[in-house]
Amino acid sequence: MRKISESTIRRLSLYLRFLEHSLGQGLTTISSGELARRGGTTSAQVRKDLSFFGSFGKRGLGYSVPELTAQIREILGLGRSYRVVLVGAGRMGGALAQYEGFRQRGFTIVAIYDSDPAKIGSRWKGLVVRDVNRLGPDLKKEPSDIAIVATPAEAAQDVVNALVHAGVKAILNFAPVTLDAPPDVIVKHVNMAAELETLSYALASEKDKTGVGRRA
Amino acid sequence: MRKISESTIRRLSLYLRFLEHSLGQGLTTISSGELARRGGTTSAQVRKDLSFFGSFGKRGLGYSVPELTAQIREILGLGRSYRVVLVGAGRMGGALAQYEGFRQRGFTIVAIYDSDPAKIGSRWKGLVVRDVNRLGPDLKKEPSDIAIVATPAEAAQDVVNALVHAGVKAILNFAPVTLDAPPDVIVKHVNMAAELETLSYALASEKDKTGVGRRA
DNA sequence: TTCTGTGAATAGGTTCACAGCT
DNA sequence: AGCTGTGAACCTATTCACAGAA
Repeated sequence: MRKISESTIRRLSLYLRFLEHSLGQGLTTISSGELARRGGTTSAQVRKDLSFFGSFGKRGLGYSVPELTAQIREILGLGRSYRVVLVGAGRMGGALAQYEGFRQRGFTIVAIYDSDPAKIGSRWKGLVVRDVNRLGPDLKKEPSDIAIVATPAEAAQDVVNALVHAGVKAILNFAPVTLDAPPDVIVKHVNMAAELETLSYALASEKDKTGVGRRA
Repeated sequence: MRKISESTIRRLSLYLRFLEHSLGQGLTTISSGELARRGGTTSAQVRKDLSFFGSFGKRGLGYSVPELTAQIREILGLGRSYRVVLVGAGRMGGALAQYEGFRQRGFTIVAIYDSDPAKIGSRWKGLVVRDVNRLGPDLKKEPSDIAIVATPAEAAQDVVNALVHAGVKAILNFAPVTLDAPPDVIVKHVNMAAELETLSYALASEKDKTGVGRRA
């Protein structure tokens, strides 16, 4: 299959969110224009995105909501559920562990790890925080495809090494460091500070347009 | 000034992170190649990114670490500090309120709001959770440029309306909904589920390459 | 007529390659 | 020689525009 851009995948995820909403409201049919409006794009973009994977609509009519929902779920690999291990039982780890959006999409946090003896053994929403040293052995017994790393920067690379060694194939990283991993392991970075910085950049460059503001 | 792509801004943020690290280690000079290695790009990309804003390097030598650090800070609008209000005192709000990365870059959470009477009045790392109804009046007294929305989906649009009305110019949204705002207000979405879904997509499409795996 | 599906055109972002300082 | 700065070439993504099915 032809290589699909990440932007397309992200948009599919957005369409899916809106489709599920529409499904809940009992809508049976939806147009690319409607999907575009809620996804912040254009109808052509929606149709192009979908066309990479097949022809799911009916000309003159639009898309069947239940069908398209199922199709996008399948495309995104959400046809099955995923066991996810979470490393780092700090504030961010805690928020992620309880984030409902994950479970709703079939991502189940099956274990939480930390290196802090004060945290190990404590209970978190039904899960006991385990010693990070058990990561390898545990994964050998019960493999996971996906891991979330929410440790401090210093610890992250060691954790990733352990995860890779234990056969984890995809990692979502919240630690503020660039991580090395073999090419067959997918590492995705989430960088909160960078998100805020795109805002401060936008604010700052707005202000640079001296005298071009709305208020004269 | 010419329009700069968001990818460039994100990369600048990454370069800055590494520059600050290098600065702490007492390095005085750095090449585009080195920055590229740590930022996961190419040296040409680094030079191009910087060239949109000026000529900061010395040919044959590289970039002065302290100078380039200062320049990128300035470009990203980090020359000043920002007052940030946070709406939504749930798990995610809690994690964000305490996230050190924000403060380090000059983003200070000055107030937290929620609508849950059980949460209002409780103290969070020195900040008392306030009633979301006070958002407007409070911002009139003490304006903020940036807000973080970490409420449930249903509440988010109302909160955004209040923020816009109170003059907030940039919003970082963690709620799983697309939000409407006037064009002079910048809204950035962070979609955790979508991040995980790019991973599940990658895992699923890997597997589709039947028989093309490393193990024959 | 309405709305999809898709080649063709356009715009945008990345990489190349080399001239020019140090 | 080493490394930056940048136009030109290349590649990728988005938008256009229209043929074709319902």
